[in-house]
Amino acid sequence: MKKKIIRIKDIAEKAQTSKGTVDRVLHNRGRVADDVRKRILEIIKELNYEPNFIAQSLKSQRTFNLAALVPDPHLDSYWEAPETGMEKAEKELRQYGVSISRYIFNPHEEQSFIAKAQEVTREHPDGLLIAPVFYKEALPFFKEWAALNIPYVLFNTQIELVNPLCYIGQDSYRSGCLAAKILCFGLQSPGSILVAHVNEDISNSAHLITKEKGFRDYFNALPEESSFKVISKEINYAENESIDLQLEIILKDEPGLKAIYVTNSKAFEVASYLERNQLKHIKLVGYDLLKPNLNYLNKEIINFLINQNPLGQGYWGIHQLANHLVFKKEIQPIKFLPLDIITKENLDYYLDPQ
Amino acid sequence: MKKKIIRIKDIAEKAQTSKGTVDRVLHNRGRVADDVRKRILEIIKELNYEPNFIAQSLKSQRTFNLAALVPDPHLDSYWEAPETGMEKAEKELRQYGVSISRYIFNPHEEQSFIAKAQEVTREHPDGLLIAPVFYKEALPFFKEWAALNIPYVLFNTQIELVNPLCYIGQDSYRSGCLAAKILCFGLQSPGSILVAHVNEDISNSAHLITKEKGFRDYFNALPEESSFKVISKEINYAENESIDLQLEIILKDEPGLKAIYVTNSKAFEVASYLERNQLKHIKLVGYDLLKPNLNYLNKEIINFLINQNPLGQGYWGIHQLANHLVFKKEIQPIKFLPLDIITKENLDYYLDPQ
DNA sequence: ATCGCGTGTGTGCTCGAACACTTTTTTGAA
DNA sequence: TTCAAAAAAGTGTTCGAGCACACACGCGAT
Repeated sequence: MKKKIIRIKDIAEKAQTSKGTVDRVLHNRGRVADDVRKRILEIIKELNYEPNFIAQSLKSQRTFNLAALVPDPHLDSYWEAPETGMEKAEKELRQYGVSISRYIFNPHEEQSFIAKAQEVTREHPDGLLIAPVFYKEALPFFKEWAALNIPYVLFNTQIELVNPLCYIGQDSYRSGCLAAKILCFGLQSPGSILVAHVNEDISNSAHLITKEKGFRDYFNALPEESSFKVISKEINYAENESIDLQLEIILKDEPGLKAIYVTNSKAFEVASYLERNQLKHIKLVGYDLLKPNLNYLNKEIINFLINQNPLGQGYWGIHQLANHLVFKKEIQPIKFLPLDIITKENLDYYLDPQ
Repeated sequence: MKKKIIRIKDIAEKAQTSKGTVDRVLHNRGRVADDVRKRILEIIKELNYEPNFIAQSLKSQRTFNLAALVPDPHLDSYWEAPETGMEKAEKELRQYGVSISRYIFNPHEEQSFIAKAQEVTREHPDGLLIAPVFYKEALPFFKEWAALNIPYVLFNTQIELVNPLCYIGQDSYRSGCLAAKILCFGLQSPGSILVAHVNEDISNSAHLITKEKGFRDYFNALPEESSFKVISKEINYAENESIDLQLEIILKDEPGLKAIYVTNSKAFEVASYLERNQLKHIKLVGYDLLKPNLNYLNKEIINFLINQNPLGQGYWGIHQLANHLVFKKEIQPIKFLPLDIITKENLDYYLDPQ
């Protein structure tokens, strides 16, 4: 029982015409008599013809220039992982003529983002992968790119109302719920819990707010008797300052503090404080498998990390563009990545790109 | 800056010879003068030639008949997921001439396995994916298949000393450690913990023992003060019996029981008992996203499930065979899948094949 | 009738690798 | 020196789709 591949030539023979004509029908190039077109279409359906993708891509030799508009990994090491993922995807897709040009901006300077975004527009790539960390500044560009018919995939930060080909990242709300669930499971008796937004401009990053909402809602939904007190604070500090002072104030206000939830990848800053002050009883949950985070995870000062899979975000971002452009597949507008729970024990399996 | 594709013809020109000769060098077909061979090999290295995989597969048109020797999903629904994964892989790889023949056996009858395994040998597939649930019965076949040069990939159950192309599944020891870590995090004060092997022939499934070892080692490594008592029991029952009686006995012996770790996918049986007897304070951790397990996970009677990713095992098993046969990639002999920790909150993302 | 032109239709080359086939060169024995 | 066999090198066809081009009509204007 072998599956025979149906070729254009087979269709042509069955329709008593030539492959050129079938080809014109397949590509709507016109110049085909109506009755012949109909006959051919019927036969295509009947034989369930699917173009041989391999032959197609051999012939076409089309190249796809993708652009990646991402923050500089040297300035925030979080962005190393998406780069690795993109490289992996690029390697796999080079065969199909896919190449990626990087447009690296400074994640702390809006102007840098704008300059690079303009550059992208000028180069007119076939597709674009973008981490829109500057919400307001990015908005006008989406309109431009839509007008230029450049499909763009967002990752890391979800933005409503722009019309991307696809968003790739986590469901922030659920992410908050999950963090709450974990802490709740590990907390014996009532007490207070801190939601810490470390070094991040809250006003321009809605997803942190969403995480907090998920976190709070989880506790609110608990039965009365197990009432925890959830407080939240923004903790910002300059390059050479330390986080200590602010945490000390919080601890003075809340001596019964039992757990801290850090909403971004900066849990190691808090962990460092806890370690130096021997506060082993305070549970700590944060995000992302950065080196300093892993260090404290192994020491069990950070109890759990939630993996936002930044590598996967880069990888899938490029792949979604390729799926659209090269393989012409339907793309789901949202691709939520799993909320991986990481501990010292299962860490290894999440570190390597599979 | 476009990356030029290097063709055989390019090499031939640079070496002042013809593509036929280069081809013979590439495929070690001999009949090439030594000095020419050397020159060509150097140029290949220098230009960093990589065969155009697309053209290759267009030309070869080779078909690969893979065999899958797996238990009947109708008799144990755990095996539905690998089937789904295999189907997904099959779809992706059909383009490259890969097809899969199924050899389904009854996971409760050794004879059924043997019969199907013999059938596989007779059909002489190009590659084989096998879930070797019958350890002893499978052994002689591995020798046969090795002699016939049929590469085989094991999944689900790791077997030492047979020489598979690759094993795909979890690190059972780590898996046990992880379960211990989770329970430990959720347990406030010392107490006793049950390791339950439900309805499984321990003597023929070493991986359950390994899980238990990992679990016990974790608790043994804890500082003295937090001493937990770990006990383990095999719980077997026939079709129409219930698990209740045996659990009652255990609870009578261990009134301070705080948690149960079920080493296979049968946690729902224990959960049912806990629910009916209102034992909400006993923590429960088990394996696998089966329907009945998910039901209790959502009710939070099962606190956490560890996902063995049976879908991924089927998917990657087929892919590893294809990587070897079709894409001629190097295969790592062990592919450990991540130990995913699943709760009610992050469940959704693990249910669909990505 | 002849040319121009639009509309259908068919042919043949291309992509890069694989391999069968032919041609050229080398070798060694008579 | 000659010639057949072996060795080495080169040529051409194939895979399936895509596309440029050539060709064959019919019809109206000159």
